[in-house]
Amino acid sequence: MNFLKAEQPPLFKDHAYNEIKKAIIQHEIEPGSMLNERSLSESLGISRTPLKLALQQLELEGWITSVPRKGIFIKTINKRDVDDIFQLRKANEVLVIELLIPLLDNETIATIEKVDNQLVVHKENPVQFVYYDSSFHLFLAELSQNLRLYQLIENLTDHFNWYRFAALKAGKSLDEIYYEHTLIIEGLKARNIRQTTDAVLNHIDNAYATIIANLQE
Amino acid sequence: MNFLKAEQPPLFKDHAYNEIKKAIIQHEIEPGSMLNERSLSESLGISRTPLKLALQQLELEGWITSVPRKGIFIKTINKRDVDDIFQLRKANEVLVIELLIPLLDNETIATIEKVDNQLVVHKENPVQFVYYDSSFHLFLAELSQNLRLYQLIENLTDHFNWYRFAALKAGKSLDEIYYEHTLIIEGLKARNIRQTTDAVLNHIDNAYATIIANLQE
DNA sequence: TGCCGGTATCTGGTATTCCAGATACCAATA
DNA sequence: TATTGGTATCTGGAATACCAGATACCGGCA
Repeated sequence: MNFLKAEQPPLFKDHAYNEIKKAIIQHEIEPGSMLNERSLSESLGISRTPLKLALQQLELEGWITSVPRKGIFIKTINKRDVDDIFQLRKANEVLVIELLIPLLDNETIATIEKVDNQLVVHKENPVQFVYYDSSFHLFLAELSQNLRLYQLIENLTDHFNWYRFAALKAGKSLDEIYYEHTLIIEGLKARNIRQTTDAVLNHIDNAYATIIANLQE
Repeated sequence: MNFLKAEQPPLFKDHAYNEIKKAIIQHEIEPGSMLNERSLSESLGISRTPLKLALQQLELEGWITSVPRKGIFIKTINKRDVDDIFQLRKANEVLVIELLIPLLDNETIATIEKVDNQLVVHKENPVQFVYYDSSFHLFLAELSQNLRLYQLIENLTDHFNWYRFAALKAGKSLDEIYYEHTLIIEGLKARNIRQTTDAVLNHIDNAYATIIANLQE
């Protein structure tokens, strides 16, 4: 008898977490700038208690650094972190493919293509485009049936988008993402782990090159 | 002039986090049992505010589940989670080796062997033995120079130890860990990625088999 | 003019209070 | 006896109050 089950009211900490993270990723908050619990809680309309929980999660995930009695600082983007993230992303997206391919059926592949087609629709809006590109990768991760792997990929993707929006702000154009996705899907259709992982790694390497090129200017 | 810099006093939330996590891993708190913020804060001698921060970190890391207005529940151990953790661990320990080998010099290898020798000294004490086995893997992760990878391995290792202590409680003996480490070190000495990753994967697979065998009883 | 020290004020950390949802129990009733 | 409904009492969520460390500012003094 749970067709009437009431939805849990969203917790303030989750709302604050999502809002702040979005603002960081989209560079509405400058890297390196300082936040302040009291004014933040005011502008979000909540008290410091749930805000502290949100901030702690952001710190654990590597978005901010909290220095007791000094302040809360948005992390800066540097090559060391970008490298770390991309090394992890490559290894774990390869794991996604390895887990995924034995589970594939034709219907699932059709769904993957459908998710990918969202990209074309939004290619005129860079922000939307980036998010739909991410959802393609997240969907593959979800299909791997490993929840912790999914959460890891989600975190890595968020950071990746943060870097990418920095490049977008600098006026860089989007790369050949759509074509690269097509190569990945071809590999999946062939149920060929080697072919698919090569396509994924190439896709990630190209994105890395774009981000690093922008970083060094 | 920072040789006189005062150490930051440890934060209550970190202390609470460490204490509770240790109690969970060593099975002083039963999987599936319920915790209570008020009595926990009393027994730790702190207020609920820093405790909430500790509990949230534990939840994000997969140790507990917090249900609003119901309670806080220690996660149970099931095959699905064990599988997820081991899939991640294998992929990422392989990444550690790939990053590590190009950075190796003879002195570093000597240090690795020294860390591994701690194992023999403590082979009569299973709890100490498990922790020294972990420190071997964590040391390799640290040498990979990728901070996020290190943190990931640390989390996976903690969960691994949780599973392993469950087997220890059930009276299982420790496996051939020391010999398997020797094979890993041999691979490192040869600077051979394939040989070393094979040794690491074999090491992890053996541990997996032990844990799963115990789980199914 | 430049340095030194005290104080006002900023910061996050911690404790406490209040609130509402969930639940268990018990008494009243059919 | 079985069921229902109200209440006491659990739970965690959120707001507020208070504390101490860190800092910046400003006035006095060399």
